[in-house]
Amino acid sequence: MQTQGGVRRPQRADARRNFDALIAAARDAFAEHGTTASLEEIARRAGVGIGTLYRNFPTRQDLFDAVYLGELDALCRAADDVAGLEPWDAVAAWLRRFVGYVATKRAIYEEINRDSEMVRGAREAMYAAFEPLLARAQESGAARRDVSTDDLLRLVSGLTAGGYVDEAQRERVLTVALDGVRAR
Amino acid sequence: MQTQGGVRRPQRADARRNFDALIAAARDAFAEHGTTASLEEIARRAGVGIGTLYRNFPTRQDLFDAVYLGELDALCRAADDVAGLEPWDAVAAWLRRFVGYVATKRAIYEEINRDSEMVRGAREAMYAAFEPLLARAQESGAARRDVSTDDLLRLVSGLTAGGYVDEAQRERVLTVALDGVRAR
DNA sequence: GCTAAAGTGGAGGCTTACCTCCGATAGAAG
DNA sequence: CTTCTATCGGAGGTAAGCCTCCACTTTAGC
Repeated sequence: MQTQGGVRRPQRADARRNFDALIAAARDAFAEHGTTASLEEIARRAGVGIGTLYRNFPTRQDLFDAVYLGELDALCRAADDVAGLEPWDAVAAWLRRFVGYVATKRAIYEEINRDSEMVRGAREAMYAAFEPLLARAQESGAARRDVSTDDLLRLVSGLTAGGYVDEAQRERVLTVALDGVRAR
Repeated sequence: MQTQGGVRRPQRADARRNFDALIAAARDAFAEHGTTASLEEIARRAGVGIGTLYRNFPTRQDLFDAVYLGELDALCRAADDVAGLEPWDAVAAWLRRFVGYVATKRAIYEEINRDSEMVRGAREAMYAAFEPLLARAQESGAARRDVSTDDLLRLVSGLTAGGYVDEAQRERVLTVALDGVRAR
C-alpha cells in the first residue's frame, strides 16, 4: 500500500522509519486516551520531534486515518472469510471480529458516530462488508428483520466500548445482545 | 435535602443562588462535554467567579457528585413505582427509566465504570434498586438466568451512550437488547 | 567522498485550563 | 443605618497542548 488515509508514506529510509514509529505510537496513544491524546506525547513516544509529526500528518485527523484505515481493510476482508458459514453464524462471527476491532480502540468508537469527512468512507466500507451477511441471515429467517446494518453496528460498538469487569463479562453481554438479534 | 454529594448548601441568600446556578450550569456542561468540561466555562455560564466555584466545590468530583446524586435518588425510587407491574414489565420499565437517566449525560457514562470512591456508593444504590426487579423476573421465568445486575446495567448504559441517528433508532436498539435478555 | 535535496527537531509564541489569594462587596443582625 | 463578616470574583502564576518556523542533520545518488 502506497498511501494510508490519503497520507503518502515518505521515500527516504529515515523518514519511513519515523512515519511508521509515529503510527505505532499514535495507535497506542489513541487506544489509551481516545481522540484527544496529546500529539506531543505521541511524538515523544515515537522518539521524534513534534515538527516531524506535523510534517507527516498536518492534522490530527490525518494521523487518525493513517492509524485506522489499514486495520479497517483487514476487517472488511474478514467478511469474505466468514461468507462460507451458515447465515447466522456468519453474522455472529463477523460481529465478533468487529468487536475485536473496536474493543481496544476508544478513539474508533468516539469517531464512529461523528460525520468527519474521511471516516464516512470508512463507515461505508464496513457497512458494505456487513450488509450482505445480515441480508442473507434475514432472508434465511435466522435474524429478525426489523433491524438495519446501521442499528447493529451501533449496538455492537456501543456495547464494546463500555467498561467491563473482565473479558468474560463483555462476552456474556455480547451474547445477550446477539440473542436479541436472532429471530424467535 | 441539606447536603448534596457531601457538599453543604450555604446559608446566605446570594451564596445559595450561586450554589444552585453552579449546579445547573455544571449539569449542562457535563452533558455537553463529558467529565472534562472546563470549570471556568461552568463558572462563566453560572455568572459567577471561578473563585466561587472552587469555594463551593473544591474538586471536580465534588461538583460532579452534587450534580448527579440528587437525580440518582429519583432513579432509585422509581424502582418502587414499577414494582407493581408484571415481573418482566418492571425490568423493562426501570431499564427505560435508567436510559433516560444516562442518555443526556455522557459524564455519567464515563464515570459509571471507574471506581472513583464516591461514585461507588451511587452504583451500589442503583444496583440495590434494580437487583430485586431482575431477581423476580428471573424467578418467574421471564428473564434469562445467566446475566447479572451488573451485566445488564453495563449493557444498557453502553447502548445508551452510543450515538444514534435519532431517538427511534436508540429505542429500536434497546428493544433488541431487551429481547436478548428475555427468556426464550 | 561530495553535494543537493529531503528530512529533522525543538525553541518559542499562542491559547486554554487549573487553582490560589486577597481586596472589594453585599447580606444579616441589631 | 451601621457594622460585622461571610462571600465574591477575577488577576495572575503555573502547566500543558497546539502549531510554525528555520538552522541543522542525514540520506541518496553520483
